[in-house]
Amino acid sequence: MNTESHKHDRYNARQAEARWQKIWAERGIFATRNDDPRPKYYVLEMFPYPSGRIHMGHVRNYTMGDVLARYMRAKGYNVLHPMGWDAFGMPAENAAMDRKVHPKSWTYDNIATMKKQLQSMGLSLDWTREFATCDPGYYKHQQKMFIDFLKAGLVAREYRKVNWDPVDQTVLANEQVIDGRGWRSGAPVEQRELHQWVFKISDYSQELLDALDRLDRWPEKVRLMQRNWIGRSEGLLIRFALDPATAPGGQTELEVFTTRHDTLFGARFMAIAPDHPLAQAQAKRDPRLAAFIADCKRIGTAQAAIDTAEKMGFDTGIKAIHPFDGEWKLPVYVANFILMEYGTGAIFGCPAHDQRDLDFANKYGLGNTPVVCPPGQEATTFAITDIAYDGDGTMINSRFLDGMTVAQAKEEVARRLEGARRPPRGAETAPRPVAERRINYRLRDWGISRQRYWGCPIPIIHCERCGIVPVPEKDLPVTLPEDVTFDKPGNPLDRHPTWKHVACPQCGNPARRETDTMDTFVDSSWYFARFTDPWNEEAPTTPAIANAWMPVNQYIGGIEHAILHLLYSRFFTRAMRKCGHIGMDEPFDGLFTQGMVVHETYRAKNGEWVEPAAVRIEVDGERRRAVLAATGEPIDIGPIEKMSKSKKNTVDPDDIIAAYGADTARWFMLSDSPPDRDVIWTEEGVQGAWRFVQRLWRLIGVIADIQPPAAPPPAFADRALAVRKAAHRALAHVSEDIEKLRFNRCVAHIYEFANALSDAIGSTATTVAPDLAWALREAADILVRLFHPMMPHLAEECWAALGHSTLVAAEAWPTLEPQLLVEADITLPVQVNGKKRADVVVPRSAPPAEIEAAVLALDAVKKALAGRSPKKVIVVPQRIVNVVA
RNA sequence: GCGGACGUGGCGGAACGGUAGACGCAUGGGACUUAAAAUCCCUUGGGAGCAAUCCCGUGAGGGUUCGAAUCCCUCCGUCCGCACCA
Repeated sequence: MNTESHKHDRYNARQAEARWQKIWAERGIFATRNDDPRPKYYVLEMFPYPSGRIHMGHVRNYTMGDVLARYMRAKGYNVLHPMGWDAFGMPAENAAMDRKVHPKSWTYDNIATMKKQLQSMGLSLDWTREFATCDPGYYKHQQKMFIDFLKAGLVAREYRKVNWDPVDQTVLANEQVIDGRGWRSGAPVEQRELHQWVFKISDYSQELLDALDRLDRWPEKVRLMQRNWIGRSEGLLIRFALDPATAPGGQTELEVFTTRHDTLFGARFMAIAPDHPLAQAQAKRDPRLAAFIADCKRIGTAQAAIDTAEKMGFDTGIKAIHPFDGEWKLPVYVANFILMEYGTGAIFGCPAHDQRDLDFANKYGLGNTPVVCPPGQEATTFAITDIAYDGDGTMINSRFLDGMTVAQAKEEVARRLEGARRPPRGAETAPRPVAERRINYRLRDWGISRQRYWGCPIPIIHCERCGIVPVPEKDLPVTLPEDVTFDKPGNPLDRHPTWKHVACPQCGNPARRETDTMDTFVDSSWYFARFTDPWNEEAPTTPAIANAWMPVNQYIGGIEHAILHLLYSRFFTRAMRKCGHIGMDEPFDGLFTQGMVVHETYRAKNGEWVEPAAVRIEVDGERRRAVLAATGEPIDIGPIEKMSKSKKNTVDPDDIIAAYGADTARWFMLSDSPPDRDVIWTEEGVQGAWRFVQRLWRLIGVIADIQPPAAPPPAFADRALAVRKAAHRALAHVSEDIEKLRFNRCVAHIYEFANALSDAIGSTATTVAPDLAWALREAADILVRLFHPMMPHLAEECWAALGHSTLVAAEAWPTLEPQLLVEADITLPVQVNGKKRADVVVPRSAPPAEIEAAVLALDAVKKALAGRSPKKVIVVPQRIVNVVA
């Protein structure tokens, strides 16, 4: 190569990236050995669903993980950075129905495509550990663990409500219910109860709650969301007697759970869930109630739909008797907003102090009695109309509770009702207390049954004689039959002619396979453990190896998984521990939730969405307008939204990588926006990143041409020292920013460093003083290693241009010389009454009195004080001085 | 509806309770070029002033503090989750 030529060449990303990816793969430098003695570091990004092609959200997620993985490798850790596929799920079946492709081939084809795309990003992944959750070699172990959990008492069967499409005769997911109707049939959905398998996550409610306090490397917001989701509440279970003259036969009492027993004298009504046994019993003798209950079931099962539906009630005619007054009778309503799944499925309504109860009472003319008087309000005049009062105060209108605080009243009610007795019922022998203190959790057991084909079969056989029989371990995995059809809705496993018919493993009589498959959240609840030894064919994990790698040091994924996936994984890890598959409770030591990739939307005059690739943006002065690139037709620029196929505001990573290279895409994904916030994809931003790639290449080329002295010079003059300081300052900042996952600041510091180097070179021709030449070479070596985690291909190319024969991917992180960060003098801003008026330069170690004297001597301060003496001078060491006039 | 977050120049954003606007993008001006592209240099929150400098500014309104983008209260707006989307 001609010595002068390369710095004038443009950096050819496409050619260089393919070359380095090949070299990395050939040398296997990202394959991680389990027997490596160095300290471990496990970095994991949430594995993708193989939907077809990767999107920019994947690029962002996997780039962040890759930066950390490459950095930790350079810091001397044995890094585990694997990748796999969350491959079961509904879209494969939808594709089968829409396009007549088999879910299996659709899924594996997608995996092949997406793997190629991920590889073109230059991620430092250990592909030797790759698996898909739809591999029988993976789900075999999941079936084994299902049976382990069953034996350990962690699995149960329960009746659960599902969305039922009466036309398609199939179960619908919540997302398949649109405005209460089935997405394909358009028929109004019904709630239907099915006998389903559940994991007993609620056994761990308290433990999952308590352990959140120790997850100090998780975002506080995620811990808070999980806390609220688990929803621990301390309250009272109260048994209201029913007026025998009004209750259906056999019904003598109604149990309610409440946390507001202090408001018992404000009760105006009782409300029970439509599927409460008392409601069902009454419906048998009241057809109008039966019709009302049927109406309630048309809302579907989604919580948001139930909560936002209009509150409706039906007076059953049944009366409940107030526990403190045998003459006080409360009407019992069936109400559509009461859930059988929470508490006892029944409440007493206190309209004055609960907004939902108030809305309900106002609608049905039930009135309200305020029983808690807010501080500053007069008990005789305090009244409630539209806004319930749920704060603290003094008890009023409450007989023996009057004058107490809310807390005292709760205690008094609990004490009295605990001591009162109800006669025994049925087989009971002893009288029972009217109320008992209870701790209730909102968290429900995890329903895992799905009436679908493309999921992990539940390894159970139903035998009329033996009942529920687990599939023997030697018969695992229970694999999915491949000869299935998707020409009609419903579960192909259920209508398969032979698959479900088997002999009972215990008695040998004809029996039936379970045709439900598992929720795909099960698949993703232990994949992180499987990555530690995916080669073990005998067991889900090799505990010694899993325990050495786990927990994941840094887990990175979307905030949308803040509750379900992460909570299920925390439960599953505990369940695996109980069954001996792993030795810890918490799977993820550090968690980071990254933001989405969003883009402007474009709409043609005819209302159709237009993809960004077809749009040309024209800027004239301050104004931006969009036209259709092909025809020049004007296009409306719409709001910036999450990239989605429906609005066509997506950008294909393949196109970006082909045009600019992976490094440019990676760099832009890390620039500007803080990683936990949304990032806006813009063409200008990508071009800026691409220009910086070229600029770094030129900068390194210039420095590579400067011949440094063989030995470090004995002393550095100002210019050389400034270069060294800039380099080590950047090193300190970038290291800290990567460790704290503040990639946007990391990018800014690299820009600053590159700017400083450009300035230092300035107009310098070929002759450079030896000290500066040495400093520039040191700085270039540091710079390349600093940006390597973000732009690994460019870094390799630059590293080679600087004359190194090693791979920068295998190089150690530069060593910081801390003395270069210390300045002798510091500049402190000087405020007068909180407004900045001047700067003062003082020695770093100057005592406060000396700083104060220097500040008061400043012209700007004298002028601001106008001859008066200051009231106070506040000196904050190393930061600021404020003069209070 | 319930739970959680976010809101700073033309734009993305920076700022242990301590100089508001680092860094990038865009804009305007200039250099180089026959020209364009690329590159390099300068400018850029608003207002007043020849200038030094001053005033106003972090969604809105209050509060705490010597000092608030940051802490507290109320309100407005946007986004995420709500148990069968992954």
